[in-house]
Amino acid sequence: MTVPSLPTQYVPADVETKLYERWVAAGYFEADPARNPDSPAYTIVIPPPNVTGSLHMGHALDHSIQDTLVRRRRMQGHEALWLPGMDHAGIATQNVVERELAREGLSRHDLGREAFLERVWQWKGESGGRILGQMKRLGDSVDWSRERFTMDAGLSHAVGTIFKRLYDDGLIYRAERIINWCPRCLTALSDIEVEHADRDGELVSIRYSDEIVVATTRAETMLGDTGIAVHPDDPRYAHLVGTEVELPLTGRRIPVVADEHVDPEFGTGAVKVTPAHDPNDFEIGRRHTLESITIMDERAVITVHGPFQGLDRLEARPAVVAALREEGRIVREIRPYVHSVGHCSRCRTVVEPRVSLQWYVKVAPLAKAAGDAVRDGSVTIEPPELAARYFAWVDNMHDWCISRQLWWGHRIPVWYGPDGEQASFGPDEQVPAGWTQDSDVLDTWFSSGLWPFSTLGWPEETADLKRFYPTSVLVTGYDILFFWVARMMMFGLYAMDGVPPFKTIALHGMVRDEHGKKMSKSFGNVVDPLDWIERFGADATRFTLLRGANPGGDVPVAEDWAQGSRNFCNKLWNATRFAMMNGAHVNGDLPAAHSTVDAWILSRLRTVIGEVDRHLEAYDFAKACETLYHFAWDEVCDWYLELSKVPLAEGGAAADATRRVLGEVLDTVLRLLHPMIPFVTEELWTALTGGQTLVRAAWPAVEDSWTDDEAETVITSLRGLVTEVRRFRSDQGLKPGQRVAAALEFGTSPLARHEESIRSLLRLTAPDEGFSATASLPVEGVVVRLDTAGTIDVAAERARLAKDLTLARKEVAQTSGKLGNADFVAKAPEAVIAKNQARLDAAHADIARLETQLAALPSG
RNA sequence: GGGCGCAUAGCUCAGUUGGUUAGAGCGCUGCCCUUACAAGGCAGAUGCCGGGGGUUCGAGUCCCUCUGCGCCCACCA
Repeated sequence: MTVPSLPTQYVPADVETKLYERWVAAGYFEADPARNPDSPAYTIVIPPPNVTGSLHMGHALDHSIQDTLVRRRRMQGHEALWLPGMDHAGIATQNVVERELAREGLSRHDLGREAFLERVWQWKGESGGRILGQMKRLGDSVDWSRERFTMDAGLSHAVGTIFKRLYDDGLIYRAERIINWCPRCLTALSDIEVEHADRDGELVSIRYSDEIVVATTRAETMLGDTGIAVHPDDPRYAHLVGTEVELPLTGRRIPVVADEHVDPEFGTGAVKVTPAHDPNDFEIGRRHTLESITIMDERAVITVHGPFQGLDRLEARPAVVAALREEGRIVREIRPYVHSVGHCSRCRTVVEPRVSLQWYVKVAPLAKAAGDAVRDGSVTIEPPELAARYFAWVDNMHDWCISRQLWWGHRIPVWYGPDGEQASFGPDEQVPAGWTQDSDVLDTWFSSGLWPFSTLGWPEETADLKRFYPTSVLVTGYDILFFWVARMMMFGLYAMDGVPPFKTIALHGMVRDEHGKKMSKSFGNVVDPLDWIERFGADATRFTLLRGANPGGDVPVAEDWAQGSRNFCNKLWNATRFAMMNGAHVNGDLPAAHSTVDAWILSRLRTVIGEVDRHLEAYDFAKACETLYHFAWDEVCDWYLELSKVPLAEGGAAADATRRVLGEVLDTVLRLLHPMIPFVTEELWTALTGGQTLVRAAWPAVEDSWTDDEAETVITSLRGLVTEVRRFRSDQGLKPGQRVAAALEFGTSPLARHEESIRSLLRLTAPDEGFSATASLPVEGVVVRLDTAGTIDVAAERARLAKDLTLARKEVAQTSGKLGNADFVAKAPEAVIAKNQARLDAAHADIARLETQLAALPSG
């Protein structure tokens, strides 16, 4: 890129793909366990997106954060590995392929297990993993040579290995229990795969006998009732406990039992008990050895009692109510009732509790370790407030149902012998002839729970595993803290002898729309990151997300924000363009005796480097972005570049020094921004410095020698003066470009050395022969006399000065009152008192100045 | 039912251990194509910091309370 070829606008499409391909080809993102043995490793494993997924804003946020962390560490010389991959996503993927089959009029059963699985693999090869290509558009600096998939041979081996180990340790067992069942997906679900939502329903009161009335929202389940429960201490029913009543419609006789679970305050204090179709009732039934009658099949179609047989549960509900009404069993009216209903998190179908035989992980010991690792500080959660949620979960975890009645997934490595034997075999073990494998597969989260080490080669002691485990930080949304994070903690600690899978868990929020609303298809407020990448560039998309990523907070995004980020990239582009047009460079040492302006910007730069470091270490991406945004735009572009025009025009040594410092400042700013916005910074940096790549360039160090308080004071004062005079010009209707003759009286002010810059910034010309000051502005210790070549708006200026005067007087009154307060003086810290004293002095000075100015205004 | 959090400018959000003049982005008003950038420059306006009470010399910040939201957990027939 040569100077003349730099267009005036940054066009992301011209550089992004080109640069990404170059980075990958050069192997910049590839980690090597043998390289840099003395520098620390820095590892992040990507939360594996579903193979069915495509990039949405949530990924874009998650990845922008991880890329920022990894790219910075890489620049700091760490051996950085960001490992990519995908999850096979059991139910989700199987559903996709089944839908595809349905269009051909087929079901998976038509194909059979083996052919179906072949079909899924085929789908994966052709249509799956679209998201990987989209990650490249975002600029993710992942190590593609280490891409993994949860169904890879290696990862499947890890699944088999750990299953067998858990099985042998007695931490996996099979049991018949009541579980959440999705009648559409036809599989068991774990507790967290069920989402509860309030739904309008009806509470139906049914008279089971003259003395017992029960209420239910699921009337059809009464067909499976095998008991009635009352509280043991409830006097209303004490005499009935142990007796039997006839169950309406069925003619069956069912016992009345006493159970602590029943709340005597609720309803009539009597509960119908359906052990086969309600978790509470299941427990009650177990305690009182009640019969369990399953009344529905796996599709939730009624299988018992003639008249209702073949009806779907939702059809059976009103049918049962109608039949009961006919028998005169319905008490009074049916009440509308809002209650919480569980839905399958995959397909939204209402979940049906169902008794079945499933595999479980006994979580108590594993969850204990997972909690302790955070409690004892070996793993930290960012932001710390979210640790409470983590504890609430791991400390109260139920055993985890891991079997799914699906075909796509890791088949449970348990075999059954011809004589009813049961055994688990590891992946390298020989299964005896004639034994058949369990037909269920494992919950998708089982294999993703191994992700931080299965991807590195576990159980083999690979070089990668040694070098890159434990990982440094896990970055993910707080929404899958339970689904995924807790599981990785449990498995990591278990498999890796107590070494947790990551040192830090950095949680971020959800991406929301510009009004803070959740993005959803039905609401129509979903923003596609790829659309933004097309229109504003990957950098602008990333910057927008990072800028909104306050620790732990949700991230609202809107097109305006993205435009602002795009504009920022363009600003950097033009600042660099200006610098290059003026010969800025990075060669050689910084000039020893640089100007006050140069000293000021370097001093500020030093502070900014420190602040950016601090914010990034704290996972405060919003503040890191904000700091750089304002420094680059407000200070470098609006002031430093403008101020540098004077020495650059002057030429000679002054220009030489400025060219070098200008190069240094931009070089450093581009380095600092590179982790967040890699493309535009790379393009500009290589052009400006002639360097190879920013990807592996050094991260800026804080240069204490750059600190120069005096220069900062002088330039702050200069800015104050310029702003004040500009304000006057603006108020007086003087056009920005209009030259105005002025005489400057500096007295002893250090700003005297900057007269030329001041005149340049303010478009002030030297007083000529006919000079006649029409306004006099004393500001920052300098008196600026302006010849406005006409009358000024005295009334406007007087009003303005009067307003300022009022404010200053109010300030004096307030501050002196405060300082006159004995309590305040006695109790407030010295610094606060000194600050107030300074404010008082300043207010007094303002009053004097404003009075002088008012007096100096021409009358009329 | 339990737990957590939020309420600050038109919108979305910052605001360290209480310190007196509460900030940002976008939006808004006026002027300007000033030779890096109009995706720009300069100047400017805008807040009973949800209501009430308390602690304190001092409260957006701490305590209590009310109101209105949001989220998570839960075996609410």
